[in-house]
Amino acid sequence: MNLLFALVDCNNFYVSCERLFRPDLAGRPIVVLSNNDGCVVSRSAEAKALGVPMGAPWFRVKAQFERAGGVAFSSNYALYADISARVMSVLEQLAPRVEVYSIDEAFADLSGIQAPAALGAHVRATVQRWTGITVGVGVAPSKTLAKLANYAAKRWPATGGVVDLTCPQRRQRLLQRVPVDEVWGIGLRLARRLRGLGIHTAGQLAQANAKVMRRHFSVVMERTICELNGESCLALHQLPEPKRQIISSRSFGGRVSEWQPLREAVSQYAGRAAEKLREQKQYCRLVRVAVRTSPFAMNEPFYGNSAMAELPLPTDDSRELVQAACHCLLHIWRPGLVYQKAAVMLTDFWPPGSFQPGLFEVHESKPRSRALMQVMDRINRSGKGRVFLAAEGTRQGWQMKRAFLSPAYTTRIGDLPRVY
DNA sequence: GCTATTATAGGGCGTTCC
DNA sequence: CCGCGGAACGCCCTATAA
Repeated sequence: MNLLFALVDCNNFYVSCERLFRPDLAGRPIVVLSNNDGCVVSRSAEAKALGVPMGAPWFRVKAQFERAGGVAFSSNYALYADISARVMSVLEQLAPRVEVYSIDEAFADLSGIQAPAALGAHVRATVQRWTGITVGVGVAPSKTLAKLANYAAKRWPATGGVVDLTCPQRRQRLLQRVPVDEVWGIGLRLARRLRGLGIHTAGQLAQANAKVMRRHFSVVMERTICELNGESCLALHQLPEPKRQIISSRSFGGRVSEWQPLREAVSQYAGRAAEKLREQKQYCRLVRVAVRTSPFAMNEPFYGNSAMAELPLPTDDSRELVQAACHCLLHIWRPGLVYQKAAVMLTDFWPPGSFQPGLFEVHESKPRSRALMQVMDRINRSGKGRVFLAAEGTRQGWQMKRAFLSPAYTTRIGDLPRVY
């Protein structure tokens, strides 16, 4: 049976989520900013028309954007995650096998479906009606081509938001028109190198010799070329792979120089990473902490460093992980610098009960650790308040900026939208 | 004066083991 | 006992994506 994939992608997802609850903003340019209100990460069509680039630092575009009547929002992940879950649950009702690929995208396996384009249109209309979110649908015999079909569905409104590339002639026509950097897996650097070889379009890349290109680039490039020719190399993964790495990384709302606030921030990040680790039902043995000053401050020297600690036994206890993280920080903190960002990384994961300690090693895990962590997690999930380790401090002047945060309309009872 | 976060794959290279 | 060569692994870096 011939394989067939669909890629369903939400249009301007974060902006669309904000718009659901602000119909008064129809027609206005809207952007959503990254953490710390740093960069533009989602733009409405009006904001794109104003020429606001993706990833633009907010402080650079702010004045002009607001003069043009634009409205900015801070990232509201509680809202986006909830809307995303609703969209995905609609997809799972309409398609037999779905892979949630990111917060705003999903692949579906449509192999054996009689009228895939009609199903695509049905999915689009249903998601629109049930969630208010507009999606584009691309259908093709490989994931990379489905991505490309989705690009076409968004790029050309005449498609009605659904493009089916099952027909090889249609596929060829599209490939010739799409610049090579729009191909999934081809970023800035690879596109530059490809153009150096005279490859400017997706069609030209599809015609390159896969084996030769593997030698010049990598196995990823080889697969991309095969996929562009309709030969599926990337399977649908319905079940997410267990994570192999957990990172909690954040820029500070203000600059941090002193040991104490830096230690508190790193403690909070380690505590958050530990929570994520417990969600995954994993234990970890390696903790790495990284700090850096701003790479953009030309008048200060740049400093960036990281240190790693190995725990005697894999753990998921916040107290042990925070302690290990602070131990790392001690080795890399230098006085007299202005830090901009810190990160805590957990790696070397072990499923419960799988770790075999050395025969003569005697290491006790903390008593009642399990019960304590469960209580902490339960309280913090209840929405009634938050408990945390004192190591995080209570002043928290480094907390991230979110000046334009919208209410948690769908996840906090006090923030429910009111209709008068 | 303000420039995001999180995750993965793969390559290169040095070390260790056999 | 020594050296060679390949496998396996650790570590760091690059590239990519959303």
